[in-house]
Amino acid sequence: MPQAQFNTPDYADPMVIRILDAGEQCIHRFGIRRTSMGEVARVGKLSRGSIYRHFGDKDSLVQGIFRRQQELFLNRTEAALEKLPTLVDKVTHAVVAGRKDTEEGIFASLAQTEPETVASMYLDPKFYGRSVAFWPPHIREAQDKGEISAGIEVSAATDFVMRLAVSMTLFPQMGLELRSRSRIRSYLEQILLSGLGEGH
Amino acid sequence: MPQAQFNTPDYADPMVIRILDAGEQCIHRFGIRRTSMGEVARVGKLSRGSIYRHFGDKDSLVQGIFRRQQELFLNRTEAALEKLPTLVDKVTHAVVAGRKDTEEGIFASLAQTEPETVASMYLDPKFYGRSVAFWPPHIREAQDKGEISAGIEVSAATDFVMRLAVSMTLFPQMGLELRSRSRIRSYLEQILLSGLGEGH
DNA sequence: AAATGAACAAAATATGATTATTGTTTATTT
DNA sequence: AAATAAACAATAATCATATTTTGTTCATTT
Repeated sequence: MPQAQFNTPDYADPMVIRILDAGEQCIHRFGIRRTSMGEVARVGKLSRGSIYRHFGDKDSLVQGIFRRQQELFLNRTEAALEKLPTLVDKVTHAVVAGRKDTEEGIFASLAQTEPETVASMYLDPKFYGRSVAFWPPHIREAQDKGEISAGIEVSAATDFVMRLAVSMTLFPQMGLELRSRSRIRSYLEQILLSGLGEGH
Repeated sequence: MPQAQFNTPDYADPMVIRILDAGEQCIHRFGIRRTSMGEVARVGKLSRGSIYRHFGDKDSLVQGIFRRQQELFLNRTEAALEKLPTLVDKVTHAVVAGRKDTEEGIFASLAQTEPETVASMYLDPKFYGRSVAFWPPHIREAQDKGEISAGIEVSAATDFVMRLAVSMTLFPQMGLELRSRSRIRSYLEQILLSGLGEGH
């Protein structure tokens, strides 16, 4: 008989929330390796069995924690982008917010104890799957408004925006020093709208 | 008394070559962790003391091996780029060659045994320092030929070219499937010369 | 119905003794 | 002069074993 598949945990379920909160707290404090299911249960004041009911194994739990983290990030970002007028402003925000997240969020504390794990995550293409699906509406909107060319395929534009955003988040410095929001914005304005060609 | 500083090994010195060749062979076969200085000495048919004379410690030896690897790559790339007419062709070549190197070179075999080490290297900004210094002449040449705008600062253009090259090497797929040389080239032609704006 | 707690074998991890490697030094050889 | 070989303490890897943790099951509780 086909039981629970564990593939899509319900982030609204109070039990799931309790588990993820506890797990997140543990990872934040001890890292993934030194976090046991028993410890998560203790911190969340629940039974180990409940965790295994909602997440098939430790790996799924860890994955669930990071997926929720990313989902919350994308939701926050989405909300912020709605208020921004141009694609340049949106990508600028994504970069600034992305950096803040990597520097202050759960990744930052994990990087202290398990830098190789974090590095592997950042280089895993799957890590960016959700973010890729995030951009097409914004690309189309920018095309409709005439900010960018209507002749470019949405998938190509998405790819480019993602590459810029990921690159600028992972590497604040790659020849140029791009620290402040204003510098990031003016850099993106040139690069995103005209590449290395003449401005319009 | 100030002795040898170990900071810049002479890649022309036959002894240095023997050490690096042996070390490279060992890393290729066993990975960094399972390579001992004694083994390198045995493979290179030389004494452990000689290795310590030329490289202060194991870490310096490993660094020396990767630095030479990168230097050879840059030399090969430089030679190939001289024959290419446009910046687009040059970046295309750099991406294709870079991928080949990461998929077939010493990094590929290392990734089998120590993926976290490789991941950490790829995310280390220092790893790209030499490559950054590589592009400015090509940028200026493209400006002189009128391929790209003369109004853009060389450092900004270098930064952009580096971001594209690194991103496309590390992530063959980031929304778009960019496998073949021709697809990479046409993508770069659009992105590099016009960004998301209209072509000229 | 879902959560709990206890029990369990299998797998992973910590522990401590043992062995190998590192990095230094020194005398000797090329 | 540089390379070698051997000796050495300090550090790190290894391995067998004790301990913990995992993932599963099931009777009991909420």
